Amino acid sequence: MPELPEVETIKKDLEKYILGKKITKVKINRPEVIKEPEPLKFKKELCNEKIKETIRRGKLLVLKLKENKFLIIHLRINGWLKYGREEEKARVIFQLSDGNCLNYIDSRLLGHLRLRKSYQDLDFVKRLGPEIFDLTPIQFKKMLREKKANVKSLIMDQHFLAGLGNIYAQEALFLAGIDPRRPANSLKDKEAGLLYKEIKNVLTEAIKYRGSSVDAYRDSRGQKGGMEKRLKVYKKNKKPCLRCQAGLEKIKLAGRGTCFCPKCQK
DNA sequence: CGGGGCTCCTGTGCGC
DNA sequence: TGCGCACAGGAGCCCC
Repeated sequence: MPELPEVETIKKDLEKYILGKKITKVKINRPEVIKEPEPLKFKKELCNEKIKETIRRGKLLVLKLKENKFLIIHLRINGWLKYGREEEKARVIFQLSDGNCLNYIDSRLLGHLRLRKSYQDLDFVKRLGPEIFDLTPIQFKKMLREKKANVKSLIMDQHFLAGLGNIYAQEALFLAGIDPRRPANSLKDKEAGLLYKEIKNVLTEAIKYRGSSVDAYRDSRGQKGGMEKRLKVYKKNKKPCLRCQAGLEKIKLAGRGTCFCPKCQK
């Protein structure tokens, strides 16, 4: 579910709601979402810790508790966090010193929670690519020239670029008018520059509209995002292209559904 | 290196 | 209405 804009929305909201508050108790309804340390230790080590900072890196959300204590949350496809009263369906519940709870909700149980001394030394984090906002167009163009994988799978590969997922990769390629199947190194300089710009544009717009609630995703108050209404190709197979009216097509790339306009994405 | 297929899970929506 | 299947915002793994 959550890609960079959704995680960024959660991060900024949590900054508002839970910063400076203390975790008073942890309830674990489904221990399998806790990847480290074991659930009992996880609980014990979190009690009485204050939330000092909220951090986003790619699609990863990190709550800093101490210089050497970080709660690392990967929401994967279906996870989200709800601040407020205790939720029955929550997999893990963090009770806070203000009387409210931070509920970790994840129907598919694919998300991961970790408590570690550092998050930068996590393998997944070490291997993450840069964020588009930290790249210059020149750098991005060079990265594309070095890869021959299809451009869509590449830009949603977290080792290559951190933050894009299956929604915004498709959207950015549509906006840039580029066929998702093109080998990355076949893009002309101008096309690569346009793609760079449109990735930034679509992520910025999605952050502004508080993310896309295509399915389960809600913000930390349980509200839907506003970006799903603005998506142009994602899950719009057979609908008319907003630019040229041709029928949008759906294909699979690296096992992931991919919608695009066969006429205006070249 | 690249891509396909499978896996971890549950939920939904579709066709018959 | 009920059933079975495909598919779903992520990402790791194995295999070719």
